Amino acid sequence: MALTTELDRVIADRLEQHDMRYTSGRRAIVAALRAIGGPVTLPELLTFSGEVTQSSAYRNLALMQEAGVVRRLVHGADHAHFELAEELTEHHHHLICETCGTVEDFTLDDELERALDDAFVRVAQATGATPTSHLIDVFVVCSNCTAS
Amino acid sequence: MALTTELDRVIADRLEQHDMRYTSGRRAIVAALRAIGGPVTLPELLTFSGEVTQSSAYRNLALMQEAGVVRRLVHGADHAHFELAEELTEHHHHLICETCGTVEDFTLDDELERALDDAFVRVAQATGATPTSHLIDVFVVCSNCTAS
DNA sequence: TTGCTTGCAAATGATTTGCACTGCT
DNA sequence: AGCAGTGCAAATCATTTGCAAGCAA
Repeated sequence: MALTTELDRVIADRLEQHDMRYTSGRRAIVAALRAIGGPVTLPELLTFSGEVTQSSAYRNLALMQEAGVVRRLVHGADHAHFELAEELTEHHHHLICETCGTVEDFTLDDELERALDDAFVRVAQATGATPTSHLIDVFVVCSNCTAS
Repeated sequence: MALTTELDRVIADRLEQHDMRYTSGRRAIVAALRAIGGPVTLPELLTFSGEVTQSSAYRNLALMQEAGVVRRLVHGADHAHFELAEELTEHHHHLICETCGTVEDFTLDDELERALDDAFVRVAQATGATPTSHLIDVFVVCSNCTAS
């Protein structure tokens, strides 16, 4: 199967570095994550991509997370959400509806983001820890749920 | 049983508003959360407070969360973490060790926190949503885990 | 007594895993 | 051939829930 896009190439590389093949099942998952464009639950992913099996989806998402291709988000809701790793897309944060559990992306302007990073490094180092990444969740009641 | 501290009084009030009693089991949970001072998993809580039963602990933590007394934190780790609600303590964020799952609190200075709040309100309203709260997680490798 | 609480044991449900099979390489 | 990947069904395990008994107002 041909590598169609630049993103596919990058992903194929990362997987190779972890001795993983970029199989059609994995392509299907990536394609779905890309098409949907935001964090998705596993059931949503399966619905979108009929060809994918539940256990393989879980397995491949876990492996691809290990390879830095996928990110798993856990909130209070029943299902975890999955999205493409930030390095493959763009650093962003999440708007989470407390009522329906839907997750949307948003970004902060660079200046604020830099100020945060500085603060995080300072805080982490004060405890002797090394910061690796951060996550900002803003909880909301979305327009859908406000209505009802 | 007498109300010993100001915090107990506030908690008793909140529970009453939700038609809940501030029973000894609930006191034990609150006492443990207070004594430990940071986010705790349920097994940790049970170990600390031998008198508490698993199912009652889960039930009471859920109810107290509903009443705004407890906050539940969910990360990738096996167990959720529980802590006293921010309104009873202080607005803060979390430093999470990617390796061992330990969670520690930290705070940001007011100016930065205000800038963030403004940004969040702006972002949320752009989608028609109403922001209610936010959560900042900084992932680290803690000094313990760096060592090993 | 009425109804919130509790403890125990059983149920739930998302996620993981064992195993035999398929298909790259 | 050799080994990663897949699908199915069964196992896990944190968390939830049903139910009968306890206790406060």
